[in-house]
Amino acid sequence: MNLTITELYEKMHQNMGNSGWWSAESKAEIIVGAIMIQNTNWRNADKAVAGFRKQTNFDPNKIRQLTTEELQALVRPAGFYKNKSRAVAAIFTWLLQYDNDYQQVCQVLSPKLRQELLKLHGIGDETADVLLTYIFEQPTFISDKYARVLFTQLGVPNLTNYQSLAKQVKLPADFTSTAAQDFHGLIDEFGKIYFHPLTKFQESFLAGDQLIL
DNA sequence: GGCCAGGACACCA
DNA sequence: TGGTGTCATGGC
Repeated sequence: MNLTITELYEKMHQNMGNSGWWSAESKAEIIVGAIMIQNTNWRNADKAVAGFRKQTNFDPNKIRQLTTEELQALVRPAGFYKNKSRAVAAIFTWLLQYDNDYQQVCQVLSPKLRQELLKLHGIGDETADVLLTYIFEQPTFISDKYARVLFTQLGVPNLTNYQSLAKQVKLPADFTSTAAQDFHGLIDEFGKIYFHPLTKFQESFLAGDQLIL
């Protein structure tokens, strides 16, 4: 069966319900989590997130006051602690220019918010899109590994890296940021269930479907 | 003990 | 612009 992006999302939602991502008490917690989760698993990332919670309660001012050594110690369980600690410092320092006001960031920088995020050390394509979707409420398709594997299974060729898919997918205009968040969550939940091993995809409710971009 | 998990970056051609 | 090596940790 041929599916549009909207139809794919609706089918996944019908079969899987709400993804429940990203449960967090504050946007600052999501920012920290988005950096900690880079190329690791949630078990490791969450140890670092828990450390930030305990030491700063995700208060941006307290995070900014951490020394480099303190920051690296908090990040360490998530791996790549030098790069990730730089990223945390970079983005919270950057936010200070906008008085920690996410709406002000959008008003001042939109529509070049994404390219400004990419200038921050440690913020690449995927994390920038995660932040756009979950922090700045600008619905964006996140072409992460699971999305590329899924879309490959759905017939989209040559998905070798992030941009190879990202440049092909534009979410429909009526996609809310809540839907974009849920879509991303569902894609990754789907991947965890059906891509280990990949052959299980043939047992899934999307087997035989083809995506029309 | 190797492999993997929701990447990013420097360096190179 | 696109490909490759490197960065770190912890669980299985």
